[in-house]
Amino acid sequence: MIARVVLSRYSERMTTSAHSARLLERLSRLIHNEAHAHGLKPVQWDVLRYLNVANRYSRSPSAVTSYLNLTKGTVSQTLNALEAKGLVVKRADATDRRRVTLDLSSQARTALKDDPLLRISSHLDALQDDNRRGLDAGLRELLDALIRERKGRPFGVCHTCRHHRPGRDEGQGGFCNLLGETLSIADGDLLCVEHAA
Amino acid sequence: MIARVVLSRYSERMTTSAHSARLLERLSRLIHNEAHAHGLKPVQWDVLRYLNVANRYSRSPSAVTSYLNLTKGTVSQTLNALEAKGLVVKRADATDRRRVTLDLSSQARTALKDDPLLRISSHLDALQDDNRRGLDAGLRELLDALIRERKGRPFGVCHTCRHHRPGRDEGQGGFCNLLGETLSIADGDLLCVEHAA
DNA sequence: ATCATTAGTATCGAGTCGATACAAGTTGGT
DNA sequence: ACCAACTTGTATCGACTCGATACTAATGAT
Repeated sequence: MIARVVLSRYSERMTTSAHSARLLERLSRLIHNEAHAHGLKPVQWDVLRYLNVANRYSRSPSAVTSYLNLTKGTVSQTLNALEAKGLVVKRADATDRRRVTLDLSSQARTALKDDPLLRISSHLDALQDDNRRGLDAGLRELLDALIRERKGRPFGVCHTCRHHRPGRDEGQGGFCNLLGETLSIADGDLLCVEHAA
Repeated sequence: MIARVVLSRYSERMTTSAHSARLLERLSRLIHNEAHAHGLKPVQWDVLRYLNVANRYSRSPSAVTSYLNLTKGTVSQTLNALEAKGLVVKRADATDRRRVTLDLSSQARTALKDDPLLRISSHLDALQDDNRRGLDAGLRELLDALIRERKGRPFGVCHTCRHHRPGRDEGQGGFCNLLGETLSIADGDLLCVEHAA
């Protein structure tokens, strides 16, 4: 009875979910710390990674802003830093002159081969099979819930997109109804800002 | 065949583990962004949370340094900021005068009730049961692997510690062989720097 | 043509964070 | 008792983060 009372303060807080949150927090911190490699900052790595897997319509400052849930100002500054380091190239858009398209330089692609996040990937490979699957499913469900909550964009690939119409053959890319453009197979594997379930 | 060649560039990178890593990265970024509530910075929240669940032997700058995997300087600075905000109180140690013990103020405990990480916890509760369990197990296995890799301390609770000798009754706390001290039940639920499997 | 919206930039201030250098207390060997 | 090695923590620097605010310029809607 006394034990119950003394424990209550803790058991109240230590539900399973709070426990997972703690793991997530600590892991998050480790990932953040890891991301200082090559003289880059965590956000700079995040931007490089995003640009590396985003399709041509989605490599803009505003898309980066939305993906990383930052302010325009922060993204603008970060992009300037990356441009100064020669990792990102800005390109003006012909049709809409407010727009800027971002491209990775070859140096950036080289740097990404030493991406510190790959060290974490390698540990994921070593996980027990069921744990790895559970982790993936849990992460996805959690992330989706959080993104929905703050009305962010999901940023998925074409296969799972409402606007996508698949090609006739296996060897074909498909078509995007929203943008009215034909897609190569490679395009279909890249992230898109306009993705909708 | 052509499809294979075109895809190879992507499938090379897009193994399941890289995919999970991507989820983890984005989630990590969301957690980081969330942690600007109450005019505090992400690290400051991390420190408050740690101090809130660390036992008396573990509430020192060096333990914080080890838990968050930061440098002494960063932690020192952060603690000064928290002290200036009236959230943390430093206390000199009588036996070892190099040591500083950290305590949370009542304001800090109040602030922790609005911990932005709780918003994420609540989403964890809403997860499907098997996904939640899988997430927890996967996170723990991954975190343990990473901590082992960088030779960090695990920071567990007494129940699972090599140095712990349980009390006779349910209502008793136990004893720590390492520190040579009796533990209350409450103590046994707090994180310890000296934890060893 | 006007006016709201959207894309992006510029600047500020408090804070992060690794690096380096340092002060002070403790411990172990002789 | 002494001294070197180690540990705990602080101080300072510089590049960068990041929200806030204010701004420019292009586009779009009525």
